[in-house]
Amino acid sequence: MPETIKDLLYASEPRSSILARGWVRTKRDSKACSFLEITDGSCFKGLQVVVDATLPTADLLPRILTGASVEITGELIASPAAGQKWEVQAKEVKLLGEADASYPLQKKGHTPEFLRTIAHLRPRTNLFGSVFRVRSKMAFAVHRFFQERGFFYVHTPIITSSDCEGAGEMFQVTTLKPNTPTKPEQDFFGRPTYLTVSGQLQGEAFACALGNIYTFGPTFRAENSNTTRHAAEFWMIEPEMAFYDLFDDMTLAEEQVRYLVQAMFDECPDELEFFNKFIDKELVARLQQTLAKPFERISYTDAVEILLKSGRSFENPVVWGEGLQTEHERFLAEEHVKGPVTIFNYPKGIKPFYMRQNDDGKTAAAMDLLVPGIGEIVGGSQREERLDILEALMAAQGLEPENYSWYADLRRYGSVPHAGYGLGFERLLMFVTGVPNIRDVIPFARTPGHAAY
RNA sequence: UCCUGAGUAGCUCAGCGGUAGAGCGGGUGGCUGUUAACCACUAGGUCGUAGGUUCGAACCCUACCUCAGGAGCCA
Repeated sequence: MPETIKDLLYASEPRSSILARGWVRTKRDSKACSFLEITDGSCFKGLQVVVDATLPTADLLPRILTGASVEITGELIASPAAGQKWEVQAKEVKLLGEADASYPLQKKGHTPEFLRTIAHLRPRTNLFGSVFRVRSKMAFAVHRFFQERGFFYVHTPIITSSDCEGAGEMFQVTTLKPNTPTKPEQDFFGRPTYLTVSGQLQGEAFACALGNIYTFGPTFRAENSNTTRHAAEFWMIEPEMAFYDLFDDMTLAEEQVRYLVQAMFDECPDELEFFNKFIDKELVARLQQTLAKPFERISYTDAVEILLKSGRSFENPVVWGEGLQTEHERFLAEEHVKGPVTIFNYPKGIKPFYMRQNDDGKTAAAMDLLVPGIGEIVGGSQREERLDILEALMAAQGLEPENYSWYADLRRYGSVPHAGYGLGFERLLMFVTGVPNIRDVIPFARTPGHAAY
C-alpha cells in the first residue's frame, strides 16, 4: 500500500528512497531550488519537498501551482532549516494532475462563507481537513464508548411511518406522481411514510429486548430553521437503556460528553492546537474545564429561581411552566455555572407524551445537557412505562392510539423502567472544535434551500 | 418564518453624489534554504438584479434575489 505523508513525517530515521504523493499547498521558488509543501490529508502537517533547479524534471515547476497533485521520488532527510523535522530532497518530480490559476484555494485564509460555496474542495484546506478528520475520530469514539460498556448498536429505520411526536416537521417519502389524484394506500408502502426524525421509539423496542442499545445515524427535520445550530440532515446518537432512571440517564450522558472530549485531547492534538489558535482561543481552556470537575445538575424549578434572582433583565420573561429560552440557557451554562450543566424535571406541559410523569403531578422526568457556546447538546428523559398513564398522555396530545399500538405493547408486555437521550453529533463536533457553524462540521450540509452536490 | 446587517477584481476589503482602488492570487523579471517568503512591473471589474431620484449614482430611494448574524423550533 502507498505510504502516506503521515507515515513519512513520523519516520524515526532518514531514508534513502521514498515516494511521496499529495497536493501542493504552497510553492516557494528561488534560483537554485523550489520548496513545495505537499499534503495528502493523512494528518494536519504537510511535507516539505526541495526540488533542485538542476533536476531534469525541474522544468515541470512552472506548471506546478497550488492545488496540483504530484508524485515525488527522493530522499527523506533531516531538514537543515527550522520549521520541520524532516524534508524530502527530490530526485524526480511527476505532475499527476495540473491545477491552473482558476483553482480557488489560495495560500491565504478564506472565509468559511466562501468555502461553503466550494464544498467539494474545502476539505483540502487546513480548517476543513481538520474538522473532518476529527469527525471521523469522534464517530469511532462514539462507538467505542458504547461498545466498551456492552451496548448494542441497533439500526433503526430511515424510512418510517411513525412520527416521534414533538421532534419536528418531516420530509415525506413517496413514489406517487405529483399533481395526480392518488390515495395514500396506493403509495409504495401503502401508507404515508417519512424520513425519520428520531430512532427513539424503535430504540425503546430494542432496549426492552437487548437491554442497553444505541443508534447512531442520520435524522431529518423539515423545519425552516436558519441558524448556526440546525441542519435538515444531521447525525444523532440515541442510546436507550432498560432499567435506567432519569439520574442514570444523566450520568451516562455526562460520562459520554467527557469521554468524547478526552478523545479529542488524546487523538486529535494537532487539530485541537490549530482550532485553539485560529478558531476559538478559549477552546482548550473550555475543554479542560469540562474534564476538571463533574457537571453540575440543576432542576428546572431551581433554574427558574436562579434566573429570577440573577438580577438580569432578559428579553423573554422567566416564567415557571414555559420553556427556557436560548438567552436563559446561555446564562445558566456560561455565566452561572461557567461550564456544562444538566437541567432536569421540566414542566410536563412542554414535553412530549413519552416522557415519564413525576409524582409531583407537575413535572416530567426530562433532562437537557447544556454546554457553553452551543446550548442544548443532549435532550433525554426517562420514558413513561405505565400503560394507563401513557395512553392518557397520548389522548391528551391528540394522538391516534392505533398508530402507536406497537409502542404501547412495550408497556403491555413486561414493561420496565427505561430511559434514553439524543446527542446531536454535529453539536458535539462544534463543541470540541470551536467551529461556530453547524454547516462547517458536515461534509455536504443540507439546510433550507441548500442541497447542491 | 420574523428581525438586523451585507452584496465593488478569482479571494479579502477600501471608496459612500463628480474619470473604479489596495492587498492576496495569476503573468513577467529579479533576489534569497524558503516557511501564507520578499522586491519591481503587469493583466484583471456593466460596483447582486430591476426600476426610480439627480446635470451626474458603486454611493440616495423602492422592490426583488443571495449570503450572514440573531430569534423561534430543536439535536
